[in-house]
Amino acid sequence: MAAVNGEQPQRPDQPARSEPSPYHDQPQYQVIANDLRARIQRRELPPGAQVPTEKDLAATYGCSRNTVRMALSALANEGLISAGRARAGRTVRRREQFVLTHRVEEELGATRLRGPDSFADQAHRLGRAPTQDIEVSIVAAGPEYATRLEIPADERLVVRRRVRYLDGTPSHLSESYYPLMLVKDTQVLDPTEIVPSVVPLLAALGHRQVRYTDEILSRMPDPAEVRLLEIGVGVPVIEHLRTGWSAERPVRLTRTVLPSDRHQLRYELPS
Amino acid sequence: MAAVNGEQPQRPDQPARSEPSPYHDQPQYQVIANDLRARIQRRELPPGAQVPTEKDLAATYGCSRNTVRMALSALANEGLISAGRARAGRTVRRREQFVLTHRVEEELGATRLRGPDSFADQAHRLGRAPTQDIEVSIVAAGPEYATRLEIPADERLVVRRRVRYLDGTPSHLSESYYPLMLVKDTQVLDPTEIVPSVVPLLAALGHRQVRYTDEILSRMPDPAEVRLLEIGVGVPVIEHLRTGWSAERPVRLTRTVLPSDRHQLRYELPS
DNA sequence: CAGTGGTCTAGACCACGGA
DNA sequence: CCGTGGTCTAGACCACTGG
Repeated sequence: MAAVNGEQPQRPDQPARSEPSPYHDQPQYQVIANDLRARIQRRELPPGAQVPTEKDLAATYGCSRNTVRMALSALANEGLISAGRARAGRTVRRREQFVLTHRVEEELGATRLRGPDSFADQAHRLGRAPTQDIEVSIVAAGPEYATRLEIPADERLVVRRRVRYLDGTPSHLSESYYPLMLVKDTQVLDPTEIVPSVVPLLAALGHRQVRYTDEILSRMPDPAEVRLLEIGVGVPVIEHLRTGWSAERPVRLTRTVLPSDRHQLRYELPS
Repeated sequence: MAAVNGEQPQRPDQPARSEPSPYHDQPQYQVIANDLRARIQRRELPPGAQVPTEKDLAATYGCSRNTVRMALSALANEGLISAGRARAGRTVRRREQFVLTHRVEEELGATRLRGPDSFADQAHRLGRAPTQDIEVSIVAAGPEYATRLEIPADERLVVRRRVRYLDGTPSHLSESYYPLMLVKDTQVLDPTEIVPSVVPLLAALGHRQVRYTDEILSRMPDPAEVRLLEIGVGVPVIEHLRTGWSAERPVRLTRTVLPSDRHQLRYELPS
């Protein structure tokens, strides 16, 4: 039944032993998970396909629904399948690959650096409609950011917090931090102002950016990020911290949170 | 008992309603998970601390052990707590931060690029003992790598696959791919050979690297990586793909898999 | 409205690691 | 040894969604 999977009986009723020791080799739910994972990887269950219902799987493998759920939960946490939505069931998750590619380019002679925040540019080039929610506030720096910006932890920072969307669906989160003392009485504080980039503005104030430091890490999203960016179970985020320096000091900190099923980072560099 | 947590009764016996509709607002296991998550974040449960036992939590919240397990499972999948090991119980996971920092530096005038694979250097600087298992083989390129190296998918590649360790514990996985036709009859094929870097060797063969393209993405590890690198539940990996170019063509592909609880990437770049 | 997955219970046995 | 978490069962009711 279920046609496939002729290999071996997944559970030979009773494993020779009279009755005891149920799972000496590998727990049943992992056997089920391994089986489904293999079927997904060899494209027998292609992206977008329906995963068999929990009831069917329980019948197929001769175990309870809870055991099947443990297997499916493992696969969901690996990002391979979606959570179920009632009658729609679960589906094999599509690897939509990178919707957006951050990029740093540098021409050989010129030492010129493009990006990374040509978000609107790249979106338009892909024929997608970019939008964003902006929110500006003033906060205390805190130990993390204070270290990077080389200021006291209680100094005030202007935060520009943006949730960006492509065609209405959340793309990523981007926060920029500026020491208040550097930018007070400028448009940076105006949330309605569409500043294409704050960098030239800082340059005009005498804080021209001459170098960057990028830190890149990965982790599971917290519940707030899950809600804000509509992140599925088992999908990690990439966190990208860019500290911008003038000749004298750090002047800018950008924090980007990218759901890893929609984004990748890209750097192009001379050797 | 349990001492802490005087805030509110987490579950007022029966929520006013006579009996029905169990979880209209939020499922119990999420309430429990949120509570524990908050206690971890405010350091009431600091890194390394014992998480209360499942039985205790069930008693505290007045629910079954299975419900508690759903909450703990969610926290484990967020990378916040460890899985339990029998009598040792579960602990709040330590954020050991980056053990190793990959780095790309470039001096302003010179356009010189250091790293990223001064792994041994950086390890020694940190007083850690680096070791590695090397395995060399020859494989067909496959569509993914063929595209990046601009060769037919059936062309042969030499693979140098390294699992690297710090003080005996797995650090990360690093694979380098070279078109066989570029490197045949060289030491690259010798697994015992400690080639500090293959780059100068390629340069001597007329394939001097002049630029890189780095692609960085994140995902959950597959079971093989979990075993090889001893990755905990809920810890994503960073995958780093570097394509090295000579003046004419791609000559080298490096794939690095980094458990995100031990690593971060870092770039230092001119503006 | 029928059937899916989500939530939850109250049990059970087992492997394993500290005391 | 004893208690932990890991595995598993056989039920139950509910919310949501597609036909």
